[in-house]
Amino acid sequence: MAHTDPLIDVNRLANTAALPPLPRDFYHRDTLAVARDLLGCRLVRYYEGELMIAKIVETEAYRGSEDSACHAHRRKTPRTEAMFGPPGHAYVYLVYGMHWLLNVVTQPEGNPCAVLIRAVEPVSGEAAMRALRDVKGRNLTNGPGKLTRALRIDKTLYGHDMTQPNALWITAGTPPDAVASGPRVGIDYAQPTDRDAPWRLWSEGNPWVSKTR
DNA sequence: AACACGATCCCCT
DNA sequence: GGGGATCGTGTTA
Repeated sequence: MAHTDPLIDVNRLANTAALPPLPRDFYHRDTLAVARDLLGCRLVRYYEGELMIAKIVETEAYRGSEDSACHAHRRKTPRTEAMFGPPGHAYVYLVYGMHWLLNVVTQPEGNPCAVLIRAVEPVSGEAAMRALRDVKGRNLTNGPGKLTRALRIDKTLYGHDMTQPNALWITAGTPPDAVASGPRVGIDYAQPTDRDAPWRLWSEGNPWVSKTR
């Protein structure tokens, strides 16, 4: 399907110079700072000739060995291996047998932290995002499992280097006017201090933010 | 057995 | 159109 969005010049897609990836140093920092600074940035997905762009509006920080909610808090396993690697790579995993969730690895190599992308707002290529299935309105991308489906993100992107303008990366955007925070979603198994930590961040007032349980 | 979730019910405004 | 229950699905520790 050819996109007709006037904001995107098809000729620029080949070199993607207009959408430079955030550099590795961006991710080589405190996880909560990265989670905050990713709000307003744009997730870029190039898949089968389609360019899809979506603004990040909700994130969660997962802070390694000291965070009992983090998958990597005990030891390295085949699943969590990517989190122990260098920052700027994708940590993608399956939950509940059917939903892929996208994280970006942060902090120096060996410190297994990541930021979960929980919700995005379509900016361009929305028709391609909707092509896969019939969903109404904001159900397209207002949750961590919904956005991966819309953007065709699955295990094939496990460990993918997101600092290169290829297949999946993040480019800078406009920070939100206000950032709100609260406890992370779906981590009842964590220690109380971790469970209650306000490490879920979102763009205040943005209607694409996920609905919590 | 539990899981960083979503779709589909049902019922209530 | 929204809150609550329920179940699907396959990987993980």
